[in-house]
Amino acid sequence: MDSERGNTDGENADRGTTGRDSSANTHQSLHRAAAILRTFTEAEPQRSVSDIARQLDLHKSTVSRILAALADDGLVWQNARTGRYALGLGLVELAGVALGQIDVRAASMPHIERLASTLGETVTVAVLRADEAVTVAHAASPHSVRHVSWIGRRIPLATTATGRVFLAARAGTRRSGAGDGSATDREERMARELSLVRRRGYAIEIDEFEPGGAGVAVPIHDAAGSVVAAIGVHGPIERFGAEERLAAIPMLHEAARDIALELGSRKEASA
Amino acid sequence: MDSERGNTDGENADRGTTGRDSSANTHQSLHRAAAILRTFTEAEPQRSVSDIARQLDLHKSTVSRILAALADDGLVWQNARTGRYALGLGLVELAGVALGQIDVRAASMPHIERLASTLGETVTVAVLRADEAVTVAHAASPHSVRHVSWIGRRIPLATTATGRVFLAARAGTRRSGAGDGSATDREERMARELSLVRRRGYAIEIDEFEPGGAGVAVPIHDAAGSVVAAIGVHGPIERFGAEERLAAIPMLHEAARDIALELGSRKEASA
DNA sequence: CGACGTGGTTGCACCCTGTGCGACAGGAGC
DNA sequence: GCTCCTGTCGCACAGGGTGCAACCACGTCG
Repeated sequence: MDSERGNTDGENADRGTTGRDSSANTHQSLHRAAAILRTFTEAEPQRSVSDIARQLDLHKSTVSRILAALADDGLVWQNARTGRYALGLGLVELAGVALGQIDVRAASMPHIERLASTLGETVTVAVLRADEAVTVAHAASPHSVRHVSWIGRRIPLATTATGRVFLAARAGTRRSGAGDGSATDREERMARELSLVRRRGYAIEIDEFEPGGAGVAVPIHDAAGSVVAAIGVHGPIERFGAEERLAAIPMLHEAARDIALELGSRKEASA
Repeated sequence: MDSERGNTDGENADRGTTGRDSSANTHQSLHRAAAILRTFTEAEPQRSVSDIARQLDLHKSTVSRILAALADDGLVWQNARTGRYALGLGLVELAGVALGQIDVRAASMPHIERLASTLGETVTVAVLRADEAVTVAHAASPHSVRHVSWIGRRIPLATTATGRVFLAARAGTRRSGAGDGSATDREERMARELSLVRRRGYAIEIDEFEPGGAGVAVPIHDAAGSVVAAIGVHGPIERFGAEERLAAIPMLHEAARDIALELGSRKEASA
């Protein structure tokens, strides 16, 4: 019951990762708290202590105490009736400050609202973070009843138009064609797709990320020319078909250019 | 720029314990991490390690290490050029899940957007949390250029229409008139004001919270009749005067009633 | 009813982990 | 050169976090 029992974190065998795994074995309680917070998802927004403990392979008491501490700080709250926990409004407050930092968000707001009402579909702006994108602004169309997007939603890179905009940019900076010839068919197809995205300046997604959904996205550049965000339109295939998608592209490009100009002009402060 | 009273609750002279939290000596690192996160504000969204250390009366190295751990989890990120830290997108993701829990938010969205375009002013929905309210949904008017509100913004209770809606409801449940006669003039005036709010069903704010700003707010009730949220309209005094405010009230009431009905009908799931 | 299942919390002892201290590297200003 | 910032890192100590198990509350079933 020595260390092998203690940090049964399971997958911390990756200490070969470059450099910054420095905090692998430090601040264990903090990382556990963050992991606990991350177990709350849209699909399961209220979770029980035991459940989390099982998922993370931690002891019940550990999870209970960490959650109690987080509740003290308002980051989670406990349903008095069921004893289960949920994420708290303290996180919303902090996220408000975090979003205030994303200046592309403020610059985009008027444009995406105009686009949403013109196109009648949901328009979103996302930025890159590690190996996913995060929605930082969105405008729902009036007649799209259910909102399938929300601020803070995580967007996979490979299967979405928005994500591929980022992948294309990343591949572009990495001299994409430097392959060693061992690319699989899937990789090769993706590489060609990304090359196409780069040439045409937009990416399309049809029935991939969400069943029955389609979308188009274009990059937003900063003053230096690198892709800092992506703006996209999404809707159900039957309503947002090939014709509508093609019609949306020039409008997206125009909005992206306007946003970029606005970003360039307010280039200050955020050192 | 505002009084910002909630910031860090003042200075904690005694080191070690962070003062107000009940769990004094448990999970010190977690509470310190939360306190560090809370030092980031709209007014100062990027902060240096030394600065935070001074404010919280912690050692530089302690703050540095905690921030490094938080950065590993994506809750903060470090500006590589300046070395300063800012809140990260991980918080936005978590807040997205937290907001999904607030069902009054989803129920309000279509109504507040309609109201915002009809009234031409910003409409917000807020819920109560400890001794402040938090904005959980907002719709900006098309021609209100600068957005003075944002999701996650903290709203003081005493000096805003929205806040007084909550205070009135709280006082109502507490048998407000049970005073011992020692009320000051200020308290008495506030009590009368709240009583008025309760009778009329709305609260008004003029040039209090924000200079030159005015607003009206009404409560949103749940199935049990308790006030779960408030919906309000805000605008500059010269554009949103007495006439406009009075005209807005019935529309707010109607929206609040519709939202309440929707809440009642979707009463399930969140066991 | 009483024994069992579930769930969350708490006392206790151990020892790992977080911390204070100081030193270090890198800039900025003079 | 110097001084005064900044943020990070090594080290040693002890304080805080953890595992374990007992405990309490609640439902359910025999």
